[in-house]
Amino acid sequence: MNGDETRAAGSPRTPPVVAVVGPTAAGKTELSLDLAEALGGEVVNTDSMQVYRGMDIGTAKLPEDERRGIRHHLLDILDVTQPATVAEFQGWARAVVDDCRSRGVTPVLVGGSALYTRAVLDRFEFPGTDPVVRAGLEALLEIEGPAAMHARLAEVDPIAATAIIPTNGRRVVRALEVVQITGRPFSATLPRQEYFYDDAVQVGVDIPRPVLDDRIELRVRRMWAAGFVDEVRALVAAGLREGRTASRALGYQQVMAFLDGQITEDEALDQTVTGTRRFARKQDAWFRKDPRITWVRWDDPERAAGAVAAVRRTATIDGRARG
RNA sequence: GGGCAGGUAGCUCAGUUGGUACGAGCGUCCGCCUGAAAAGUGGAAGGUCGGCGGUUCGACCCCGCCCCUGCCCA
Repeated sequence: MNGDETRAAGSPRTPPVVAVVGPTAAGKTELSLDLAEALGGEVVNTDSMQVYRGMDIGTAKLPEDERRGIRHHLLDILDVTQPATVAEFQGWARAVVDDCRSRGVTPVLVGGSALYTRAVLDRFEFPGTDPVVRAGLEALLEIEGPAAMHARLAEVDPIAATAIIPTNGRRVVRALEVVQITGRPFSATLPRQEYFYDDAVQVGVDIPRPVLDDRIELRVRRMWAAGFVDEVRALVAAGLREGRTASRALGYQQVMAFLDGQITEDEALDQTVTGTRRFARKQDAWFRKDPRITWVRWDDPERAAGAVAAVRRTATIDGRARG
C-alpha cells in the first residue's frame, strides 16, 4: 500500500503472461479462475475445441454464469464448419495477450492443447501453407500411400525424411509442402523451449492417474446426463460433419458414430471415456517434458496460493533483471 | 440330481491330428510430434494355457477326478 505503490507508479511494470496447463479434467479451469482473481487478470482460452460455438457440454466449457465476472477470451469464435489451425490461433492469442498487457491486465492462459499453448508462449514460427499445394499432396498421399510420399521427401529433404517415420503420412505431406513453397528444408524437430515473452510462467496441475481416470469417467457420465447427445445432434444439423477440425473432437466423434448406427449409445460413452483417458495421458506426457512448469497438486487446498507465489517469484526476478 | 458349452495375456477371444504359446484386438507403459494437435504416429512389457493326478520320451492340446461360469433338462 505504500512502497510498492510508489515503485509501481514510478515504472509501470508490464504484467507477466501466465499459463495453467495439465491433463483434461485435472481442475485447470478452477485454478485459472483463482489465479485471475488473485492477479487481477483475464482468462485466455488455449483449448483447440472450446473455440467452437455450440461445443459446450462436450468440451466442458465453463458456463458464463460461473466465470465469476472474469473476462474470457477466445471462446466461441468459430463455427464448427470452420477449420482451426495452430498457426492462426497463435496470431489470435498473441493479439489478445498484447491487448491485456497493454491495459495492465495479466493474461491467464488455460487449456489442454499443449501445442496451442506452446505456440503462443514460445518462440515458435510456422512456415506458410498453401491450400492448393496441400490439396495436391494430400490427393497424392491418398493414391500412392505414405511410403511412396516418404520416398519423395527423401529426395528433396533427406534430413527431414530421416526424422519422420515413413508411416506418418500427415507429417510427410506437411514436410513436402513446406519444401515446395519455401524452397527450404523442413525442420522436422520442435524448436527449443524458449519463451517468446520476457515474463512467462507456467503452472501445471499435478494429479495421479487413477484419480484422473475416475474423474474422467464421472465427467463423461455427467456430460451425457446434461444432454450431450442432443448437443451433438444440433451441431450435426449445423454442419459438424463438414468441420475438418471440430468433427474430430473427443466425444463428438463417438456420438456421431452412435447417431449413424455404427455403435450403441453405451459404446459411444465407453469409447469417449477411454479415448479421453488416452488423450489425458498424452497431454500429461507432453507437459511433463517441459522443465519450466511449476507443478501444484490438484488436491492441495493451497494450490492457488502456490501458483500465485510461482508467478510473483518469476515476475520479481525478471523485474530486477530488467532493472 | 442329469445333460451341453466353456475356463489361454488386465479384458474379449483366436490357436496347435500331443513336441518349446506365431497369437489378435482393447487396455497398460514408454517415445515422436512446427498450419487437422481432443488430430497423426513408432515401440515395449504382460500368459506355470482353471486345479490335482494319470498316460507318454514329451501334454495347453489324450484320460480321470475336482473347482468355477453360462445354458438346457429335471
